[in-house]
Amino acid sequence: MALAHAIMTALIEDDLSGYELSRDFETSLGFFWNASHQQIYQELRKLAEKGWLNKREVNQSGKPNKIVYGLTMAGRDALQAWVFGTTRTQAAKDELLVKLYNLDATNVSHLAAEISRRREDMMKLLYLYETIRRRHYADTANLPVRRKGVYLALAYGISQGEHFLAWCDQALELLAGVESA
Amino acid sequence: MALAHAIMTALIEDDLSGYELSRDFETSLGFFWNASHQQIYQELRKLAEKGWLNKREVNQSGKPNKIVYGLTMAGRDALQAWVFGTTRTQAAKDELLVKLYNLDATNVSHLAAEISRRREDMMKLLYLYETIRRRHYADTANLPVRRKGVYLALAYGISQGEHFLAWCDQALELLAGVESA
DNA sequence: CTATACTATGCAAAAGATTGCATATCAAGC
DNA sequence: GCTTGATATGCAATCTTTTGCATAGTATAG
Repeated sequence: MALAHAIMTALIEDDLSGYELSRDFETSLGFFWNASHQQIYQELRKLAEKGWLNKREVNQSGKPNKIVYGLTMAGRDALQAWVFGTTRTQAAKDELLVKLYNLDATNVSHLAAEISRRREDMMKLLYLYETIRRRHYADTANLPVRRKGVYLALAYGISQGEHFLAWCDQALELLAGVESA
Repeated sequence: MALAHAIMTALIEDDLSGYELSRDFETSLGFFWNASHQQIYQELRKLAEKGWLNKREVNQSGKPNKIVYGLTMAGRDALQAWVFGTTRTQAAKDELLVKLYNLDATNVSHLAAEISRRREDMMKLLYLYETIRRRHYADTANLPVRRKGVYLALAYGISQGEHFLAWCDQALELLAGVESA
């Protein structure tokens, strides 16, 4: 049920269409809960049927019309109830680390390249994180309460990301030694 | 297909039964790729049908008999080929961080408690990581190549775990400020 | 002799996620 | 006029994962 609640979370402050949600996910909540547009559209309809979201069609000029969803009171209640439930511990799934269990002389350079790629991806992500932090979360102490929560999530992403970079460097160094041996 | 390859990875050095795999997963590969016993048993049969694993029944005394699986040559080839394929970037999914987006005066103490719980879980995990590191990976420079890969995965877990603890402390401090305000 | 726990394997239904395809509006550039 | 790209929504099939249940042998402790 977590996708449903992630979507509702994204709708706390603004009403959004499926398309807008999809896009916002990529630069915010999606950092911590991925979803494809197919999943989002489907879930939105389910949530509207359940009465947790309301929908209205908005006519646009210059663009196709859109369907905008907003949280109902029942939705807000369900969301709050979910927050109070117990959180299931996060499932670790990372192919790259499984691949490292297969390290040998033949694949060491391939794996080093993969780690470099991941390192670059993380650099870009960190740059995005930092941009967001500077723009919206510079004055941590004076944020409204909810924003402090969002800030903490962002701080998590930044911290884990930075230390991922450090790990990549360590890994690349060790793999370079294997390669040249 | 990653579960299949995670299972084959676990069978690189030893032949194992489904039950043994399930247990080993909890203190090794499972750190980086979770799987329930239901998934494992199913996947083992599929892999045997495909010809990537062979199976043999082993009679035991004092315990029920077991079915032990081992990598075939075809399996080893498939595994190597998989390592050379491109790795899909890891899907981030963490309920706790989504919940933080819902932070308010009513749920702050609940969320602080959840973070404390997660912190304790991570402490236990880190203790396990460290035990394994000391016992099997103390002399990093002289490990065989494959073990160096496993060591790097372990180092990843330790690094991310330690900085998760640091983040928890930061988060708890900030949340304490919200609570008392 | 009985309850509990560990070993060992599995089925089936439901939920969740991915992949590939399909459609349509409108703007802007060539 | 035609292509490209952004906006906007969706279906269907498949794959993956979770959840709940089911079975059974053996050991140990009370």
